[in-house]
Amino acid sequence: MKPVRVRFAPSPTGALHIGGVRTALYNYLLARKHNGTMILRIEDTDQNRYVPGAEEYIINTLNWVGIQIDEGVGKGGPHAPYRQSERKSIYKQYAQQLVDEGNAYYAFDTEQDLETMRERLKAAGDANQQYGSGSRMQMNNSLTLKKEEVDNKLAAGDAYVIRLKVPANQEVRLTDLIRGEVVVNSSQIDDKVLMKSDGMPTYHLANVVDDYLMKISHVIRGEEWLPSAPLHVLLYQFLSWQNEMPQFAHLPLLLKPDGNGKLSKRDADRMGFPIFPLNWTDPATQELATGFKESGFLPEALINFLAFLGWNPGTEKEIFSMTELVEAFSIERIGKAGAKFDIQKSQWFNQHYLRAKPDKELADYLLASLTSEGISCSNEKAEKICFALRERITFPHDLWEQGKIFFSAPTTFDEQIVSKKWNLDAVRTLSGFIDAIKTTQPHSADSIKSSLEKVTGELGIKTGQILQALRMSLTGGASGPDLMLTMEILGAVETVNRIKYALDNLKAKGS
RNA sequence: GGUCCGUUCGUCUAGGGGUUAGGACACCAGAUUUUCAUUCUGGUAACACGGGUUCGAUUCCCGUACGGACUACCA
Repeated sequence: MKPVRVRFAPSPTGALHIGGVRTALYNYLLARKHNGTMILRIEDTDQNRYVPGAEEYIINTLNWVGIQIDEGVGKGGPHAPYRQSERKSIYKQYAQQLVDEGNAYYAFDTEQDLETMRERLKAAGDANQQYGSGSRMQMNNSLTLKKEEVDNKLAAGDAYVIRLKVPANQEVRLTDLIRGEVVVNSSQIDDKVLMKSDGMPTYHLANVVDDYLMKISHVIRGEEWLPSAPLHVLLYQFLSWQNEMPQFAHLPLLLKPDGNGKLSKRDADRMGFPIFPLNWTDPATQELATGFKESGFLPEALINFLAFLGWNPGTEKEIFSMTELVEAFSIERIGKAGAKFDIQKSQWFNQHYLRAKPDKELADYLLASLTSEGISCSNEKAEKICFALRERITFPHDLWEQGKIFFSAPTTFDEQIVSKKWNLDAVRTLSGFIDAIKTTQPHSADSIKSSLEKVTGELGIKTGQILQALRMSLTGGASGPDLMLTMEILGAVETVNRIKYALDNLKAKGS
């Protein structure tokens, strides 16, 4: 068996889409699984769509999620360069070979010519209006022009493209590792442009040439490429590379969470979740799109989630580290149907991985938020807060949102709790509790609890009855981390102050 | 329109000629937590439709419907 060599080959036209990350992941998993090579190739053959910073973004993303590149852009390797714009002459040479052998031809048609052709075919009732065996002889190309005319045009520097001469009515078949055998009649394939008039190759040529030269063993890419795969097979045949042709695996698409269709940035914006792995500022509009990272997703959670969108190990285990994914991965277990992007499931993964972190690491997140809020806090206290909050969080920023109660006293109180729970019993208990706290030693959750129970015991009140009033007096709200622990973290003085404040300000309603 | 691909709970999916069609997320309920959350237990919920093949089809075959991708000198 050939060594496994796979490539992730994005084009630098903007931020990397989350679906692209999954494609990269599957490539990577296969490479690692078979001790193969993961290659990063940048497909920047469209100069008009080139976006500055996109390439760097791709590399940063791969780094962040933990997909290591063995060979390619940013890394180098035996098949350099790995940026297609730097390989122009290579493609040109193969395009020339195709022309010389009669499998491709020069075409000089203007956009207007193409337009006219399509209209003509449409009027004639042709099902598809393509530049191909049925129409190429009516066009302006080296098949219809005299040789010297062609030579003159070429010599004069007239704009031209090179098109593949697709044979008529021939069955082209390929075996897709995910979908099985796919057969297409060549008449359905048009004479695709191989070299553009700017001297750059199109995807089709560049991709086939590079995959061959870089000895790619498996082409794992999105399903949107399936319709053009037969064209690529044809190219391998014309170049006499059919024995070196990689195996194909066309991945099911990532679909929008509601309705149907490919997941797009629009959907993500509309439904309020990220679609890009990292923050991305569109250089043209300066518009910022928030990334998964900045939204608080952990890379291991994103990877685990993405891996399961279209693949599963066939067992009931769902939590997989990258190492475990490598171990379990196989192309055979990739599904055929598109997968809707389930943001809730992604959050569940995130919550899982976040909770698995030790308090100390959680505290780093909280400390970062505190610093940016200009609040100072000891590591010890931050860790305690994280301990109290750890079962309640999905994202790191929840630590700050739910933990801010430890740093600022409430000035308003939950209306519902006030009307339902702020009664005479509560006021009496809290009044007594203030004094009890002052003498409670040590100021720990356990002894605070005993003190509180002592007070309620003496008053003949059930502790549970006044707990919500107590919480509200401390935090203003109706829910939060363990109350006794909250008071321990707050400290005796702050606890007393807060209860006092509530007592003073809510007295009227209470009595 | 044409070509290709697809279709199991709301979602991600397992399964596969005879199963109580399994799991997870979400949702609901109960238990525990003298609050909330967590946790635990339980529950609702699916084989798109029509024909074959077969003793038997959700599973195999063919259609239909629906959905999607592609149909550029974009990738």
